[in-house]
Amino acid sequence: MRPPTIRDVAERAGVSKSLVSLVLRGSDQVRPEKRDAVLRAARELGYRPNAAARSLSEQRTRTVGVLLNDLRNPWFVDLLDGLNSLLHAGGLHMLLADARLNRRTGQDPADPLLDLRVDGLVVVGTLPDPAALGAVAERIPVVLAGAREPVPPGVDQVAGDDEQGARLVTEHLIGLGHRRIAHLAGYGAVGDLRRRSFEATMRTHGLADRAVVETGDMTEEGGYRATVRLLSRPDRPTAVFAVNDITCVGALSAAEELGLRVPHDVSVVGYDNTSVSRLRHLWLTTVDNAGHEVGRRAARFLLDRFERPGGEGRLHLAAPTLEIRGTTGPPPDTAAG
Amino acid sequence: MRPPTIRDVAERAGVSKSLVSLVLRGSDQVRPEKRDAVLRAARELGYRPNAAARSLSEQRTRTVGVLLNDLRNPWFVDLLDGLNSLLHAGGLHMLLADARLNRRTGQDPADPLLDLRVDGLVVVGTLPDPAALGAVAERIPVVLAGAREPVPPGVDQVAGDDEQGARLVTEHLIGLGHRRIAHLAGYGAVGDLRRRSFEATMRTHGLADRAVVETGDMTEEGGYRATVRLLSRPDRPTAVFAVNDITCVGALSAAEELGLRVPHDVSVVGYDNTSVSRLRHLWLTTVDNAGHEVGRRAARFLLDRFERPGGEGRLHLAAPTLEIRGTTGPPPDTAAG
DNA sequence: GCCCCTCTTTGGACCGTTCCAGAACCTGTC
DNA sequence: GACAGGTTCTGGAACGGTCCAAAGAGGGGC
Repeated sequence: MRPPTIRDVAERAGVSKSLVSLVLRGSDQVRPEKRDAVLRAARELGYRPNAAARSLSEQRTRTVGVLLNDLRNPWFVDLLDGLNSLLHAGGLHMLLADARLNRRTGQDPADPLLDLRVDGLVVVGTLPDPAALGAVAERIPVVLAGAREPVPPGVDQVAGDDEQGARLVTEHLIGLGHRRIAHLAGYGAVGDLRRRSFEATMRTHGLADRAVVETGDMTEEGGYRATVRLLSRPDRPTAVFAVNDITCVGALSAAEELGLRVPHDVSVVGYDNTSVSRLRHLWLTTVDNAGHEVGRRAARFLLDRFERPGGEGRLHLAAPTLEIRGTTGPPPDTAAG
Repeated sequence: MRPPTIRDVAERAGVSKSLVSLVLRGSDQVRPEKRDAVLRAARELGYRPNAAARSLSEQRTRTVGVLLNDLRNPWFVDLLDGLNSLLHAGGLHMLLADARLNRRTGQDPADPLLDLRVDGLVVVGTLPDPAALGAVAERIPVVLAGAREPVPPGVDQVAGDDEQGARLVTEHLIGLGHRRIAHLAGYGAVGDLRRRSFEATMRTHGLADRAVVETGDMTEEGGYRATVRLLSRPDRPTAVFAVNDITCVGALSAAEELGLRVPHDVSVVGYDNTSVSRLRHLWLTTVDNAGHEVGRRAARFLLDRFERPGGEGRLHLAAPTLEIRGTTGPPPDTAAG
């Protein structure tokens, strides 16, 4: 009652196991009648190739590991989708591991993936342990997707272009007539890029002295508190650009509680185009990070490296787009200038 | 430069490969000095066991497949967390596959998992193809988690107790003084259970004739439209119980647009305790499905079946809890009675 | 010194594939 | 009808582990 093997198929088709192997791998050096006999026998027996045996023999698993930072992060789903579409076309499987789920065990979250001998690794989001990753990158291709961090040599990197995204937002607000604009900044490489680009864009438009930056913790609560502070100032800003959607939701709450209407009295903008931003109840103007393209590009980098291993680590930045929804509009007349 | 094998370790430690195997599997039939030598050699060489080779030999992979319906569904993360905690303790790995991602390829979404010869399968959410699942269940343990559906024989089932959850909500509203209560129903087994339990509870409290049911499509837009209809009725309900959080958000939008304050003029309740419900901006009263316990119980069922295969399919219902937040309160005085 | 018994250690078969060298079978040519 | 050259097929050796029967080592009793 054990699952049929290649030998069972061979016996049933009256050929050698080697021929069965040839047929199943699509060789054209096989006479059609034998090919048909083999395929029929395989179908009749319900044969499925044993991936473990194949991996052992081929010395590769046709599987790439995807190390996620936290399944709760919503923005990575599009990324996975893009990643999967290309990998699947290349005959590769995705093996997902959540670093957060395994964190409590203390071991390196990539270990299980490496034990399974994945052919490549995609790290989505912030790196777990850069040093460990460097060692991994010496053996198999590694791509960092959706984050901007210093990476070990030979590691490719794909992410949304945060500087461009922040510029799109800032210019959108300036274009609407806003002058005094606040930024709810975050932390980490991504937070820094968005903040710097905001500042640079304000400077370019001669508004350096009208820019305000409040640093938060990238949570709703942080966004709420920072916004309360901002909007209680005598020279309160007419627009708030939050480092991410969740912070922006906090900003929205704050504005509402202070009796300000959005976007009539104050405009707010988020970042990431998460499902939350699309709730009609919130309907945040935000930036779409082109997650799908980030995923596709990560897959492309990986497939490249399977064909030609080695070489410098590359960086690709996907162009984000502005999603203008209901939380941005012209500034109130009284605050103009 | 190939990764070291058990034989390399053996040579370095001056023992046979069999002894290395014994040591690495934790046998106590080994003299301590040899054990130390082996462990040292393994460490020095950076030896990692080859999962493919082990699987091939052991005839099992120590891996369970987790078939997700859609990674975008947020409620499954707790479930995975619970699942993982127990599986990990049992030395098992989780292999995630997203049915939606693979749907376009037309093949059964479980196929890649079966090719990899997973030892068990957890299907999270709605079944892809019940017939195919039956065939799978004859070979390996299968558990359906987080959904209520007719399953093939021998398949275990774990889910939140939707009847109890709906009862909690309905009695909460009745307890607050509401009498005319509407339910925004969904579809599928879960939608039916919640609706029926709502109706039954209303009946128990002698309010059968005050219950209103509107059927929606479990989307925000559907919740919005159904609520506009409901609240425009002359005898408009003072409370709305939505089949899930996202529908509830739609209901909230509708109430707001009609100029009704929540919970002052109308109470609304969701279901699933998603992250959206916890946004302070929305702060929905909702039902927590005990996802973590569902996951743990699914793992327990699986581990049971590894030890004692066969037997009837079992059903476990995890007790949900009511999360009372900001969208429920007593009905307005005018509408009382 | 020999036998028996227990505790350690070992060689080799096996798991289900792939891959390679070479066998077997054609077909056509001289 | 032998031979060359191509096409088609096959046996056996990997791949890196596990597991088992049996060998070796050491100790105790007679």
